[in-house]
Amino acid sequence: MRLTTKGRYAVTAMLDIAMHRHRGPISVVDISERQGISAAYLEQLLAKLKKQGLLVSVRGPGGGYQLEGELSGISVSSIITAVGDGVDATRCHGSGDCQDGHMCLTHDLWSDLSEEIDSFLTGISLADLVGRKEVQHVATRQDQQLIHTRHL
Amino acid sequence: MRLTTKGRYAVTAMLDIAMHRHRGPISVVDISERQGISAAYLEQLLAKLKKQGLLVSVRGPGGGYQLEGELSGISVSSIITAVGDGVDATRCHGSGDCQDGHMCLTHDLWSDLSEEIDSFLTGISLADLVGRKEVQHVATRQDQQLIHTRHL
DNA sequence: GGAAAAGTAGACCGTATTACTCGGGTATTG
DNA sequence: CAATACCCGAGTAATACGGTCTACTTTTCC
Repeated sequence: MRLTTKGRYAVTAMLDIAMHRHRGPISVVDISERQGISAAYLEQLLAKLKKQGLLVSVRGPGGGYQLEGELSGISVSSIITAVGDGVDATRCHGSGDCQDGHMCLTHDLWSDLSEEIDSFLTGISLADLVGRKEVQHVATRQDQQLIHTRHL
Repeated sequence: MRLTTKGRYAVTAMLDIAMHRHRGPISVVDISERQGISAAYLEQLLAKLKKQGLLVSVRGPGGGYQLEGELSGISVSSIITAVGDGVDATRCHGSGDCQDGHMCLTHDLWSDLSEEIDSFLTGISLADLVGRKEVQHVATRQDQQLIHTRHL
């Protein structure tokens, strides 16, 4: 399967936007500084998320990104696939022609695993994450940290 | 998480050895031809599996690799980790210092995911795979294929 | 004893991908 | 008009994956 920093960054960014959604549009720089992700790189990811309809953007001063739709309607799985990190664990991408046209010895195993992972990540929404105590804890620490470093 | 062809090859090779275990030691070339995996590359993987105690080797003519221990005692998870494809989905490898010494916003999510995947793969042993109808089906096809191509 | 079969070891390499940068845009606000 | 912030495409450094090549050593069997 293919879960890289790209997918992790995407989920982190989406969650960051979710945590600060009451502040209106969130700028790339804000997310970048809070989450410690390169701003230029983040832009690419957010662009993909927008293209997939998970975010909307507001241009100009005071602009930024906002979630499209309800927190509970956005699953972790949808975020990861939106930026191209597939959840698929098979080599043949599910087609079953892993070994010169035939199915390889372990095809079903990876197929089952893919399903397992996907159903797990589909079952977790931004709403779930936002509700977690640990997440709230980390978020407030990051907010404090940002205020602190900006006053230096 | 990091599931690449390396891990898939390793599981495939182990399963191949398991399916033919009654024939005594299985040579790298046999596995290579049946499973369509580069022999030289396979050797590296089998060496790691041996080093981790999942296989024993017999040198000389008629030699090859054999499973160490019971089929039911070898989990897919142990095979994958033995060749270096971790099941870990976190960036910090579980330590929790993902963001300059602190925990990142999504640490727990990846941690939970890792656990989910690991428990799934730990729950599947070679014995389970060997017992599957589809696997037996594919194995006999591969055996026929090998006999056929060797007589050309 | 020697040829052949088989594992052992490790350096090496091409390439694909990832993560990231850069340099310019364009829209919006005040 | 100037500052803010998104938009977009090209380029790049590092990594690691999949794989090769070479040169062994051990064991069996004739």
